[in-house]
Amino acid sequence: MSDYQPQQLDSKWQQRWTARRAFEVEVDAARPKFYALEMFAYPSGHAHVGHVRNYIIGDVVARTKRMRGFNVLHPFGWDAFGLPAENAAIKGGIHPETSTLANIAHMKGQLQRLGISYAWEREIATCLPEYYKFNQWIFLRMFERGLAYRRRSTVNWCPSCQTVLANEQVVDGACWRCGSIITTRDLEQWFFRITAYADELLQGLDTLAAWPEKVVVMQRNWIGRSEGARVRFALAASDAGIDVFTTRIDTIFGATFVVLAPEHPLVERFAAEAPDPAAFRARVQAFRAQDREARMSGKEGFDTGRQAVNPFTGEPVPVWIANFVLGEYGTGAIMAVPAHDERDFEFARKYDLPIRVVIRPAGGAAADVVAETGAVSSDGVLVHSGPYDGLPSDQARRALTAEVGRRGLGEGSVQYRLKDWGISRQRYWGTPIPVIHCPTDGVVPVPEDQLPVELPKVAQFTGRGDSPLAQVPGFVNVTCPACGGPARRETDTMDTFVDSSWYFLRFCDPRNAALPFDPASAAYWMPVDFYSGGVEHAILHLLYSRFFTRVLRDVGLVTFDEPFTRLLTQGMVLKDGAVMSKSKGNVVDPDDMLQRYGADALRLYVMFVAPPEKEVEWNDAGLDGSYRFLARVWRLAEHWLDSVRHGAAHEVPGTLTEAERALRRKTHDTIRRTTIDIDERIHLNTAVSSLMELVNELYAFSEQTAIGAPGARTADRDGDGAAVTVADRAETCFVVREAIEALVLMLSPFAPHTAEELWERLGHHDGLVTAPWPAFDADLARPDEIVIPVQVNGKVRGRLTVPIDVPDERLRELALADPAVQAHVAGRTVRKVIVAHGKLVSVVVQ
RNA sequence: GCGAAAGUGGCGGAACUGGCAGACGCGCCGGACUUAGGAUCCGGUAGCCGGAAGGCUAUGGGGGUUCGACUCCCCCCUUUCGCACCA
Repeated sequence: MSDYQPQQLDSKWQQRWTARRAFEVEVDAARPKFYALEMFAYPSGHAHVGHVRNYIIGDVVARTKRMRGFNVLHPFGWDAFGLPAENAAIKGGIHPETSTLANIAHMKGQLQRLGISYAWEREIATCLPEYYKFNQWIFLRMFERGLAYRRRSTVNWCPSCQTVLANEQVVDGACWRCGSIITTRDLEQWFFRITAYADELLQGLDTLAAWPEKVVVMQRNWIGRSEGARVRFALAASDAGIDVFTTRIDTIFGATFVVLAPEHPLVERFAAEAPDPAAFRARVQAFRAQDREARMSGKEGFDTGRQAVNPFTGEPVPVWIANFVLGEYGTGAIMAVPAHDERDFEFARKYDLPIRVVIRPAGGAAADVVAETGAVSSDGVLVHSGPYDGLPSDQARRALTAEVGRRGLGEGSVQYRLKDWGISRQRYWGTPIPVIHCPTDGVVPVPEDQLPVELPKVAQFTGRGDSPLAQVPGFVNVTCPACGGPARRETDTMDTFVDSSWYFLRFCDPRNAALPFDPASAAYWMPVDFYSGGVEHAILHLLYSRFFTRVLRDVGLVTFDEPFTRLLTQGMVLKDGAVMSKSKGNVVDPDDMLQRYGADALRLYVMFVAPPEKEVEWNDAGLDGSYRFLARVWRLAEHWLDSVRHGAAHEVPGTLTEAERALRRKTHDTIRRTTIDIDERIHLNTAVSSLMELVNELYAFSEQTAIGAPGARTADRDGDGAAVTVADRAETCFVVREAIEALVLMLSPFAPHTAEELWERLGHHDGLVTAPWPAFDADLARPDEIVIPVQVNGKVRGRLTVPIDVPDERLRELALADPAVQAHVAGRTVRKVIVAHGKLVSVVVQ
């Protein structure tokens, strides 16, 4: 018998898998495919156990699916562009390419040492020209379709990262990466017109049944669809008007003023016409300079002195400018209905503007309630609304919107919170945007045959706010592809989220030099069947990927809408109550664990400690437990090795003992539970505990046999001093073989190195990567006797051991006859007896 | 403030569609084997009362529905997450 020495097994089997190309796959139309994917990694340098947890989850799923007969694509790659590498270059002088490639090499080694079953031949890195060429290719397709466009706009600017951020990358007014407070700048920027797909992205959410509800809700809120109406308020003494957007046109008779955002286009005109334009502009500028926090802290505004006309009451209403109205949403102007909107109410109170009640809420007071304490924003029935009095809000909205249309003042309108995605970044380490600016031809796309536009080697990284590419004359100075005259190359690079918006498609055909991927390959592999990663990507990456998939569908490369069928958001691994991070100094390095325990104990522990979605606190003692379990399995298999080898692979004719039948039952029930837990529910922790139960059962069974249990004193029962190595009964050998082989097979997704070694020692020489997953027989899994608890008035008073198929009527008789039950029933009236079929009997007495 | 999810032994966590609460593991206690054991094997382990049989109380707190509630409904507390002037 040999000892369990996991570290040796790790390298032995990792080498074999590579030599056998065990995880490499090709399209095979004859077999069902399964695409398992974990979000690819930013090559920061070291993977900690928090990252690694996700890869293990995906690996358990991928390995199980392989054994269940699927052609499994399980690739990995690197989200290799990005700011940290460039910042490191500014600080330490190491070129981003050098540091990134070194980090990739190191992290790849870490993942390989964990035995993650990746198809490494399909590895991609987004910083390589063969990959980012197709970012540029897709950009050109979007440009042709008007989905990539350029405009000057006020953008989020991170003063620390020295670059623009998309709205999705601003979290609580701060940079998602470094946490600096965001300022704004006016810049010429490239945008992707994601809003063109807003409705489709919203409706598609309904089809994502296997996504966490939380993520679906977050995306729905982010898209933020609002149905309402655009209504024009005429300006008194002017031919101009103010368009407002409202979702509550039913309250329009209560609109007592109009408010413009400081950014509204009319503001400058009002300023110019004001008695003191300089003072006017100063007040507006004060609002515009306010950051988000200041705007949030209190509503402020001033009266422009201008009047607009409420199109329904015909009354003049004052026009204000205020800090709480957003320039970039709706029309940048609102009609204020203080009686029925909290924000308008607060503002009206502060500046003593009129409040007029026009809605009586359902079930509200009969008399008109003057809003004293706050706005009433619920729907109700219209009052003080002329001919619309008495209409419920929803009907009034339809009627008023129709009337607005008839009078040419506006129309029904749908607004989204979602804005177009700004993708220009003033940094070096990203994909060059493939356009050329020509003095005569304007913006000219780089011709496709000139792709990729390669990143030039830049030696100096200064960290100044303009793109480092602008400092490279050989890159900037080009001839115009249209007219041949001197022109200037675009020097901004793309947001790295562009890279990650389609990488899952590239894995289908990663070496294609002509297209991002072959449509036929994508048609076979896509969509991703199981996708796992951090919930922090609930909006950014997952929304962009859904957008890109639709664009590529419209380009004709794919035929489906949604890229990810099933999504799992894995919980983080905490240490000392905090997320692991280098700066906190609380990272657990997987390599340390590998040296001490081997890959399998780490893998098993991480899967066993909690359900995959849940956050966990790292605990070394738990890892000890997993190691002990694997060593226990090892001893068990070694102990029974000869018997298993002698055992029949298929059922033997002899009659089984009760213990043997019980073991078979446990084996088949364990297969049933484990299969459902891994394959359907993704409850990997309970799958492991089922396997532990089977091992415990095997130890108990072993004790009762001639050869005894491993490690126990009961071995050598016949006392002749010679070790007994093979069970005396063929039936015993068969049931033990069945149990141990099933155990090793089902353990293999979690502990592949240990399982492979045991599988080989048990006499199998083809490896178990594609060994068939054990099948269970439902009849064998079912016990022939069950214990039925009997309750009297809700408390368990007795237990009946009965055949599994006992009729309900018989169960009822047995329950009432049971002495323990009788003791609680005697002398009282039985009012009711409920038999829950096969589960329990409930007796109600008085 | 709005919205969502979650609160179960000393700890991590089980409990499928309402049916024996605490599977499995950690920790702890005891036993066996041992020169030794931090190895291994076996047993015990929610709390309280009891010598035992057994009983009572328990899934954040309080109500409710039900023969029966960790599970469903209402109110409250706590924690976590998301959104936060989107008209």
